[in-house]
Amino acid sequence: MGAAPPARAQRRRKSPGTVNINDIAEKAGVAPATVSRALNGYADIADATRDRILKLAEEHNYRPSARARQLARGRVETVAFVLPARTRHKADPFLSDFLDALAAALSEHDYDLLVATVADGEPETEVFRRLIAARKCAGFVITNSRDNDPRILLLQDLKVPFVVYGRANVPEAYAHLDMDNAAGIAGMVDHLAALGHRRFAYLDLDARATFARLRRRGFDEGIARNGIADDQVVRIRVPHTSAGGQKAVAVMFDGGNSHRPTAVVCPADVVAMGAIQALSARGYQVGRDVSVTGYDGVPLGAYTAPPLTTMSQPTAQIGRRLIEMLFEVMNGADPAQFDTVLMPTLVRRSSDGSPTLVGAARLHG
Amino acid sequence: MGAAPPARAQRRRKSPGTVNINDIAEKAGVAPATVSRALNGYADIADATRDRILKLAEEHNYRPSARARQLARGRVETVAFVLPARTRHKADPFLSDFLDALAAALSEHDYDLLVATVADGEPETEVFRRLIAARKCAGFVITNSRDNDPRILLLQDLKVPFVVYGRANVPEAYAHLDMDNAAGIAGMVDHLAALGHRRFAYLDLDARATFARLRRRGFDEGIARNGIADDQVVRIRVPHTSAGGQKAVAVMFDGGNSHRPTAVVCPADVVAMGAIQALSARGYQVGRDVSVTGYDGVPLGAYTAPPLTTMSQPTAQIGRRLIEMLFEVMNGADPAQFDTVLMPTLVRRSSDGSPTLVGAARLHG
DNA sequence: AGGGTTGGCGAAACCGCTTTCGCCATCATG
DNA sequence: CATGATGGCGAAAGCGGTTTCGCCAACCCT
Repeated sequence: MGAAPPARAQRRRKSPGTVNINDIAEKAGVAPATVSRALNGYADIADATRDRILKLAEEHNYRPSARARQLARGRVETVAFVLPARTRHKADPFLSDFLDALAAALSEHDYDLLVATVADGEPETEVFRRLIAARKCAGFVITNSRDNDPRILLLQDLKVPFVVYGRANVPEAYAHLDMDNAAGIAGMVDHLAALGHRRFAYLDLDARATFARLRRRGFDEGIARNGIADDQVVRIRVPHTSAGGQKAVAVMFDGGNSHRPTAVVCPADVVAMGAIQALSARGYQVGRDVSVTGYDGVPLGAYTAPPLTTMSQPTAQIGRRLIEMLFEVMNGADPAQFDTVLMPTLVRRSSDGSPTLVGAARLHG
Repeated sequence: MGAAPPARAQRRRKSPGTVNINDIAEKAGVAPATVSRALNGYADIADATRDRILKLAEEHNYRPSARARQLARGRVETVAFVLPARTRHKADPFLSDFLDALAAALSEHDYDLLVATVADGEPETEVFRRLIAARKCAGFVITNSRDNDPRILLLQDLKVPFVVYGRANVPEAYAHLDMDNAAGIAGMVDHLAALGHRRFAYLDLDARATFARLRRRGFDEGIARNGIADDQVVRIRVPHTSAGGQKAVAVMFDGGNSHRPTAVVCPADVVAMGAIQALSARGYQVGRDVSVTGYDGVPLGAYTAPPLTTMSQPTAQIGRRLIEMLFEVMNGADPAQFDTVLMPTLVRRSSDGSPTLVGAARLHG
């Protein structure tokens, strides 16, 4: 007798309780391929068949397994965000909104957001390597970039799509988005000038930082385009701290300096908060006697006395735009063409106002 | 002639540039199955073979595709966290640390963290349904739970593993972890009493919130166990906002009320910050003339003037423990057995101190 | 030396889907 | 009424792994 074909590996793991495409196909009396096509909106399916399948899928609450589908399609519909290492133990209030925006934008494309961390002592790039090797994501969003950022270098080397929020000074161009620092501060000057201010102070920061230079430039532009006489503005360089703001106030308001500014423009909220504190301590009523503005939109600013008027980053918009860019890059666009700049928005609270008519009122003593 | 077997569907999509298990197998001169076993640490592989394979994998930076692996294993090594809808447009500083902790704990098990959002107008549970149906995750972490939380009800119904941070009052028991609100506030009262305080104020919150009731109870316990006379304590109900704290101060300190408290216990940092602001505005030196304490440990608290003494949640620990619990539940443990309570820790900054001997010094005017 | 073990590994069957081919009715056309 | 064109759908080959079986050679005994 012909030897029966050897009984090969037999019983295999079957499906547990979940329904799969075969179940649906069977119930619909069609082949799995048909179900797939129906669900994916292919044209060559009879309407009746499609409806029947759609109805069954609905009834059984069936959705194709993301894993299987992506495997079959050879795609990975996930984008990763690796929490910056320094974030740890340093709550970042922006992050929740930012992640929310990313996830929302991604889900419109039916993509998912994977959030990872770097383990203690592990090099940051290791996480990226792992995620890529295991094909866990198709691209990355990067924040807190620094010059010659190793993450950027790695991803460029591996040719993995990514976008970054901020700038980084690396040899090869990459897709990124940043706030328009200059325009932001200039806009603040416009705002103050519109309120009637003519005597300004600017608390400049360490010029080695790119953003500091840009903001300073914006201030100068604002002053110029509002026709403020240059002898009406004083620029003081201070450290990027609350104490910096206090010190500047001491310098400007303690001496017999008769030309006190009516508006103190600070390129950072912390600095502004220091200034407000120092001004209040000297009996000035901030927002009336003198205006103080910040930059960044830190949430804390809403709780100072008075609450700080500042320029804030439109977090949601940033996230959305980043994802748009990422998709273009993933679709083969040249990353170099993306260097979006977004305008920060004025958050007006109570630390600014029209200048008092003749000099600042002194309430001290 | 025997009809040649019909040439069926032929050329298929092949691998692009990435290496897969077959590549490694080929280079190692073994079957893919062997590579799989070697990589997964099975015992029945000759050491020589294993080493060879491991070395090749290393060289080619090969890692099994997470998608394929999970498909084959019938497992999903991902846990989802759906950002609470109300988070949107309301920066939550906890979240970054919390997510970091979750991701870190998960990665120790080689699991990933998926972060999703609920689209505008979409019912929150829809997101859960989608994630589950598409088999995108094996379990959930839930925060901001409320009574009869629909998410909890849904997951219980679908028998999907989950853990929740907080409480929710639903019919069936579920795994959760919460801070010991009562003990936390009571501990704060202990602290203040130890400093010498005998006249207290408590800014109670809306009693419909469970946590508010628990904190209130803790306050009462603290008062009782420290032998504070009940006529020495005033309880005011305020909204859960900064303004709430300010209002309470106005009520207590503006009238001719002679029995001013020396310690103002607030069950939330925001409220405390409002109180501090209002007190400062009235010329009191908070931390000396009157002590104000908060609860929550929001990072903002470190920047108020004076910095806020508060009770803080050990975020990292919470995340870690939640994941531990989740894994036990996913492994079949009865969720009902998990109701961990964690003690918050006192973060002493400068808004508290020994009470001034006779009443609060008035500096106003 | 022959038979029973055992260690190491390959074959093949999935996991749950997608997609290429091509078959088979139908239908319009000449 | 034969013929070519479609439309609708099924078969089968992957995607990249894992895992069950069972083969085979080397080893261990007696």
